Amino acid sequence: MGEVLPRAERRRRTEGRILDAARSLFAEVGYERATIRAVAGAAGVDPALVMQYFGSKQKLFQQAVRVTPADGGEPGADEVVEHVLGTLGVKMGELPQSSLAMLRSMLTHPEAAASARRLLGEQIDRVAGSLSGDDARLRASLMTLVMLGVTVGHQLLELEELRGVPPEEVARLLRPGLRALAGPEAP
Amino acid sequence: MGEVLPRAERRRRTEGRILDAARSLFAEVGYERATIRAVAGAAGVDPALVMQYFGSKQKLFQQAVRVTPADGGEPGADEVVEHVLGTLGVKMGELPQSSLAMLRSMLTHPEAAASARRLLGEQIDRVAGSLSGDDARLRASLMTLVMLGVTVGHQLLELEELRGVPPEEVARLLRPGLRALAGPEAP
DNA sequence: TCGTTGAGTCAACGCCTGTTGAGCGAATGG
DNA sequence: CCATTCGCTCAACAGGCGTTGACTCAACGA
Repeated sequence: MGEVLPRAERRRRTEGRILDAARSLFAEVGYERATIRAVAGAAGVDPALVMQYFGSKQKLFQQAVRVTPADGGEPGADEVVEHVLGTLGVKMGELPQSSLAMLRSMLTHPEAAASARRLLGEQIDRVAGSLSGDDARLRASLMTLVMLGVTVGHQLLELEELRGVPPEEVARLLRPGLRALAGPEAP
Repeated sequence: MGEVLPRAERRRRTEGRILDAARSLFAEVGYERATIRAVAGAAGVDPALVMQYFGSKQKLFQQAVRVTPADGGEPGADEVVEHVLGTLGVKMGELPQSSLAMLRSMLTHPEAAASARRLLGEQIDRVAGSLSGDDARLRASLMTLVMLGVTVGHQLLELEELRGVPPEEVARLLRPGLRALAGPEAP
């Protein structure tokens, strides 16, 4: 039953299991409460191995929340709104564990905060690029923060008011407000 | 110089100093990183005294984030929007330390999460009460979460994009979107 | 086949945490 | 004035944490 694997492959898989366990735990309970021992336990491995592979808890966290920049689309005038709706979590079940891990710790762990600022900054840049006006950047920030608030309430706080609400409905309700923030450029 | 105070008064003041120190630290670094030793140090007091007065770190936190329910206004049809704008932090420098302490830890500390859910729930109830339609509660939730997102971005993450922006401007930009969420009842 | 590599474990370290109990000394009240 | 209360400190405990070094043993390469 248990197949015998070559060393390299075995290593890869174990490292992957540790990383998955780390992502789950960081996403569920945040940086401080996710202990290396718990991560190791969830991955079926000795705590010392986690250290040997990743060097420190800090570096493990960095690896766990490292996110593929993905995206890169240059959205038109006001598909920005759709872009914003799609990006930060209104496709609501779909946020990757790595993002949740980062968001969960962003208020209490300095490095997670830095990551969050960087990620939100990039998102703001993208949105602001499709807006015009001298307060474009401010409006882009608010659009992004609107999505952040909804995401936090839904995914992290798990407010019962949002449980089971179809993403399209939330998107439908949010759209007019986001359009208003996007500005008067579209006819 | 140092005036000699009666025992009761001395006790009251020390307790107050501890509570203030606790609020500051909880607000700055969150529940886990705010150690009893650090709180005691900031209050100029022995750690054991904190325990003696408050029983446990948990109870100290409860006291520190206990918020006077205040408010209670029954706003009319669409002053709801103004109410929402005023309540959760667009009077942006003005959020009390106790609220910041709760918000800072709400994603990582179970009890802070519970407090946050309760507080947001009450806010949602108030807002939903002034709305109509069968999705009133959902719309009220989104209005509240919009404000939460902006507050988190501004007060907790301290995004540079919002630094020094006058509250009225944020309110002005947010208003149309919130109005849209409040619904079509006002002419 | 045999020495070497490297995946994985074990037991321990030092540190910091929340929490406790004994004690000191000044304000209190009869 | 004396016994008592009580604000406050000191020193220590037990437990959990990140981290480390020595070790085991199966896969590897020549």
